[in-house]
Amino acid sequence: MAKKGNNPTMNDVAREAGVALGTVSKVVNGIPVGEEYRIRVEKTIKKLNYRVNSYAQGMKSGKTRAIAVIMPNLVSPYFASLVNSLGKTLAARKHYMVFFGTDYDPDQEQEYVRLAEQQKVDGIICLSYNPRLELSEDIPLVSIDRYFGAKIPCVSSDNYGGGYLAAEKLKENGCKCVAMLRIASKLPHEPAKRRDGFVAGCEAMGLACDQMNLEDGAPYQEFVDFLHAHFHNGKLDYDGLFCVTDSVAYQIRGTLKEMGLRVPEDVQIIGFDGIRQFGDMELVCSTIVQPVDAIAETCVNMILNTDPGQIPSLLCLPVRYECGGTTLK
Amino acid sequence: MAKKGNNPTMNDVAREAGVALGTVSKVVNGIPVGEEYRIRVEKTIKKLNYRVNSYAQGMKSGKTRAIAVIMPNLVSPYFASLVNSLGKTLAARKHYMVFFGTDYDPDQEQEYVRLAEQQKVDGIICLSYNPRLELSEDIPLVSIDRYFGAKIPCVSSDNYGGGYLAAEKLKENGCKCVAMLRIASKLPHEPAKRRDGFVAGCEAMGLACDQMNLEDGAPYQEFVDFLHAHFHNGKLDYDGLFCVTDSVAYQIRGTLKEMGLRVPEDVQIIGFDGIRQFGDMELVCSTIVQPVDAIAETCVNMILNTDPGQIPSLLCLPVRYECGGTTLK
DNA sequence: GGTTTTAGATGTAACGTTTCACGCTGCTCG
DNA sequence: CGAGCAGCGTGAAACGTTACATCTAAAACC
Repeated sequence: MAKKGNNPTMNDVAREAGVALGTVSKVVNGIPVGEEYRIRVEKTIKKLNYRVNSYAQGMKSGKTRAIAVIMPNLVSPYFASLVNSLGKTLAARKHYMVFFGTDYDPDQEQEYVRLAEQQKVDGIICLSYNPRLELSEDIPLVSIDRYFGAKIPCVSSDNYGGGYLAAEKLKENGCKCVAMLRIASKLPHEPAKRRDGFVAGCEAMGLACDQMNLEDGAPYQEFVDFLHAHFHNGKLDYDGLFCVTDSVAYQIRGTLKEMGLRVPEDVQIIGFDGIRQFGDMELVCSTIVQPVDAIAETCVNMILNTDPGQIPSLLCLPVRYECGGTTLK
Repeated sequence: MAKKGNNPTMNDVAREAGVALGTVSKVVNGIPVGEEYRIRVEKTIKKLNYRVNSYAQGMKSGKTRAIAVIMPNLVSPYFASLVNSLGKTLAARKHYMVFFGTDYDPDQEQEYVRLAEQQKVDGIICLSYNPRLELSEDIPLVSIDRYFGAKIPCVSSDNYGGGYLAAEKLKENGCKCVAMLRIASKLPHEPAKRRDGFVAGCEAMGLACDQMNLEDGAPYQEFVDFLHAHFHNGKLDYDGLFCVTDSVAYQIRGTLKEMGLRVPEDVQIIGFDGIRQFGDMELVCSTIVQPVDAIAETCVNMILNTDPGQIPSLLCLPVRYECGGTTLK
């Protein structure tokens, strides 16, 4: 009898059941085997409370069912819901997730990519802020929201389309003069296209459009200063604002209120992301909703489908507009 | 030369460097080895781009550096920040996290515990809603917020103390008649003690105290009904409310506003958790803040310190009060 | 009935590490 | 000056699995 803490092995099962090692392996892996053998082995497995050692499996096959997910943190609602969806999708495909939080630190991102490769995961899904991430070629990797070149597939929302849609919605709601408040990054990341789409949309709609680009890392106060600079006689130059994220939109709404402006009567706001209060309640603001579930599913599909057919280098998924948080008329 | 996709092994390194297998192993694991040997091996490792196969390591040592984290989801801010902290703490201790989301499904929780055990993780940290979770004894497990009996250590906030503190704060702010709004669970989970602490606190303060216990799964509307039942001539029977979570507090505030009551002038509210807008902005409401980082660190310590000394069966960490979201006078 | 075929059980050889008993070298001490 | 010892590199064994070549016995065929 196996000692306590000393788990039984396939060999123990084979001996106990009086069959060969290979037979047990077949039963465990669902490979057809004679009825009486199968039953005998299954009984023995239950009796000994045997469980396969997936590390031995992994070592043999070179495949583990692990996928690494590398993300800045889980505190930002967008990241959290992304990781949440990834977890569900992976579980549905009988894989599991190894999670790494990077806190936006490029070195940590690099380290975790290395670590993931070392852990011999079957794939990596990563949202990185490191522009020169070094990647080994032998593990499939999908990037979210960051385009690293044609070799690495990137999945993202249709940020351009989202920006365009925001312009349309502001126009529809009667705005005459709008501005976009965004946070500029040095990286060529996909969300930067929200601006291009918005500008193009405004142009197409004949909507006067201004921009405020906050440097990445600059204090929020600069947005406040910008708004004050365009605030004369109790009136803001803009009657509509498109904020690069719901988080910015939320803060801007607070600032506008402090300035004595009413939202949405005086200024209308559209955000981007589709963040909900407590993750499952109402939207924080009217917003362009990112298709988080679809992004997750697409990433997982691209990682798991080893089908070496055409893998797109950039794949944008459609966003949708949703009204909430009474930030639009 | 190793073929593409065919990773070099320790043996390849040993052969190439002209040293013994064991020597390479020592270098890789930082075990002291002659200077010249070390340098030679390190050079060869770089040259061949060798990386240890952690599955082979895991198989030999029986230890992997993986800890499973089992949690309902990542969408609820409390869970998300808990997992976020766990990830950081584990990384600092050179471990990594395998994450499983259960969606509160007892069967999934059970399945994931099994899966985690099978994956041969070094430990499990779990916040479970399954009252009769079956656990193998040979993997250390720490439960958060759920007491499963003396055999399984449970880490939690000092929920009783938090309830008591909430009563104190309401009293301090001049409340005369308060109520607690909570969601009752069939499970003997730690957060249930928030009520006991609150009741005891109210008693000690000489504060009239009422309760509304929503059955787990019952619609939020019942809270609304309760409030309306205690609403006469535009006045609520209570001038202070303690809500079992910030999420409930947030909703209650909305309901009170709809009823034409002002928060905090007419009714003051305290929540529980310490949730912040977008994870890093202001508090959603005045609240009893759970020490998430400390909980995470404690869990990790208990899992990793194999020190078989006295392991507490229940460990409560101090909460603190913090004012925010203008829900108190 | 003898031979061929075949299904299916068997057992061995990896997989890439860690561990450990072993043996070699060179130093210390009496 | 020689026995003993410490330090350190060596290489074989073992970890638990999968895959494959081998073998057995029963079924199929003429």
